[in-house]
Amino acid sequence: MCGRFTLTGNLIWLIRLLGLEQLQKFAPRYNIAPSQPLIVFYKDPDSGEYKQDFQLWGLVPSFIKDPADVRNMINARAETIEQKPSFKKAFRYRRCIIPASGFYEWQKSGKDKQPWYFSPTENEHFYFAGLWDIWHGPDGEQLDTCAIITTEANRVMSRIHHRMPVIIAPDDLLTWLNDETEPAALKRLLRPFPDARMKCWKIDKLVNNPANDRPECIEPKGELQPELF
DNA sequence: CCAGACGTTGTT
DNA sequence: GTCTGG
DNA sequence: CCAGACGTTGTT
DNA sequence: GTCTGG
Repeated sequence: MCGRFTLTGNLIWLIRLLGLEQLQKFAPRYNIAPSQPLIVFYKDPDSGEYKQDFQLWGLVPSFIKDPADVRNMINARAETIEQKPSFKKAFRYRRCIIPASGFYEWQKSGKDKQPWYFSPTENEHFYFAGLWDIWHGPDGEQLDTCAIITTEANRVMSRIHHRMPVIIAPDDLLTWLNDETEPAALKRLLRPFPDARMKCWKIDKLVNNPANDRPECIEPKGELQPELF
């Protein structure tokens, strides 16, 4: 699963890829949690232009009556994304990219939960595959929300947790965002990220509390790479 | 036909 | 145990 | 995802 | 809105 991540550095590479103007600076984030605003990129269905936006993490489908009924849709399973009413249309028409410097996963053993940090080896950022929607309230309120797609863990990650976020390779980003891409081709992108392109290490439980949004969250504390078998 | 759900994770 | 908030 | 609350009445 | 269950 993916329920917490980081975003630091700058997104100039992605911005250039999408032909966007230089965007405003954002403060580095070391502990982005569900319900918080995320930076997302998508192809605006109206203008056909790529767009950068902020959306709250936790997708609220447009047809929901009361958002309070459906909190916590922070992830969408890749395997069933085309069947679930909450994600079906979004998968077809409202896909997005959510950049991250790295993400956290917790390894359970008995009562203990040990956090690990995962980051890219070859690029500055991961690009999560996401879905978004807009919910309109009866009094004109609007909620722009999104979810991160998950898939089975790759080999390295499977020592820690059996699910992982879908990460789109840089070469596939435009295919993922393009509204002309066939569903079958989109589906093929929803696979585990290659082991060799990510690294990980144990970190302090400081990260557990979302209020601790600081660089210490990603400092190595113990093992680099989990034991494989 | 209408009513009611619409999600993931993990754990048992 | 279960829900809410971040 | 984890942390932290989990309640009411009335008064300030 | 759309699907499932009764």
